Amino acid sequence: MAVATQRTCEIPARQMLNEAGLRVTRQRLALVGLLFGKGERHVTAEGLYRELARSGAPGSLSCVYNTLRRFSEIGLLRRVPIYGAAAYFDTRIGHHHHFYANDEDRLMDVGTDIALQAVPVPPPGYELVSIDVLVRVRRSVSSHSSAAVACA
Amino acid sequence: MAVATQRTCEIPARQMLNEAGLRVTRQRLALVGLLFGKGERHVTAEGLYRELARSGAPGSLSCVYNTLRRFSEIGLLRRVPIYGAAAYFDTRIGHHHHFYANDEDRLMDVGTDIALQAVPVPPPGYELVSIDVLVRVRRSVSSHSSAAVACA
DNA sequence: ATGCCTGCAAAATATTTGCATGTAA
DNA sequence: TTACATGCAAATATTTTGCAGGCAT
Repeated sequence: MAVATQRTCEIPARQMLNEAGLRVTRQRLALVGLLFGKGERHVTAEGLYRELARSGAPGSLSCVYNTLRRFSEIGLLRRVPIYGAAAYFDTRIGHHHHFYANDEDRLMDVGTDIALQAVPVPPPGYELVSIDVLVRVRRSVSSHSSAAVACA
Repeated sequence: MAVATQRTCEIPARQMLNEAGLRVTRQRLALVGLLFGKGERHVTAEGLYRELARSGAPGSLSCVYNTLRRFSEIGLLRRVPIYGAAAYFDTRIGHHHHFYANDEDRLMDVGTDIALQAVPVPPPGYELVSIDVLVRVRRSVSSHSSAAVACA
C-alpha cells in the first residue's frame, strides 16, 4: 500500500506487468517507466540501458536485453527491422511505419498514416502477423535538393 | 578475347562491374553470376559464400561480405531489413516487398504489387531513398487458414 | 518454499577491418 | 606502376546464455 508518493505511472506499470504474467521487479518497473512513461518512443538496448543507469535505477545490460526480448514476445513492444545496426524497440505496437536515416542511424515515426492499397495475401499455409513499412531517407544536399542521383 | 566458351552471362557481368566502376575480378564475376545469373533472389553472406565455395570459384567469406556491401552501396543490391538474423541482400532493386516468416527465418517475395495509397513525405531536410514493406507471417495452425487478422 | 529474475562473464552470431600480398587497369 | 581487391586473422558489435544468488509470489 501507500504508493501514493510515486507518480501515477507506477500503478499502470505494475498492472501492465501483472497482466502480462511477468514478475514485478524494480528493474522492470523502471524500464516500463522509461519506455511507456513519456509517450511513444523507440529505443535500442544500449540506449535504454544508459538511461536506466543514469536514472539511478538498478539493472544490467543483459537484463535490459532480456526484458526487451520478453516484452516483444508478449507484445508490449515491437522490434523494428533495421539492418546492420542494433535492433530498435518501439512502444507503439500497432501496424505503423518509420523513416530511417541510414547515415545517422536515426529512426523517426511516419506522422501521416501510410495505408496500403490492398492487404497482401500471405503465401499458402501462412497467416499474416504484421506489416512494417520502412521508408529510408537521407539528408538532402541542400533544402532545394539537386539530387544528382540518376537525374537523366 | 575468346570468351566465347563462357556462358553468355559472362559479358553482362563484366559490363555490370565496369559500369559500376568496380574492378573485374574472378571473385566478383563469380558472385555476379550467382546473384544475377538465375533470376531474382535473396541471399545472406554466409549462404552466398557456401554457394561460391561449392561452385569451385575463389573467394573468401570476408570478400563476399565486402562485395555485398559494396554492391549495396552502389545500388546493385538491396539490403532487406530483417532484425536479429543475418542481413538479406536482394537482387531486386526497385521498391518492392517481402514476406518474412520469423520462426523459419524465411524471406519470400510478395507477388502482387503492394502500392501505397500515398508516398510518405520525408521530414524536413530529408529526401526519400526507398521504401520497404515487410509483411511478417507465420505458419498457419491448420492449412485452411481461418486468418483471424482483420479481414474486414 | 518455489520458481522466475538478475547479473556477471563467457559464448554465439554477425560483420568489419588491418595488413601483407595479389592483380586489374 | 598504382590503386584497388583479396584473404587471413583478429577486432567489433550485438545478442544470447550458463549459472549462482536474489527476490517476488
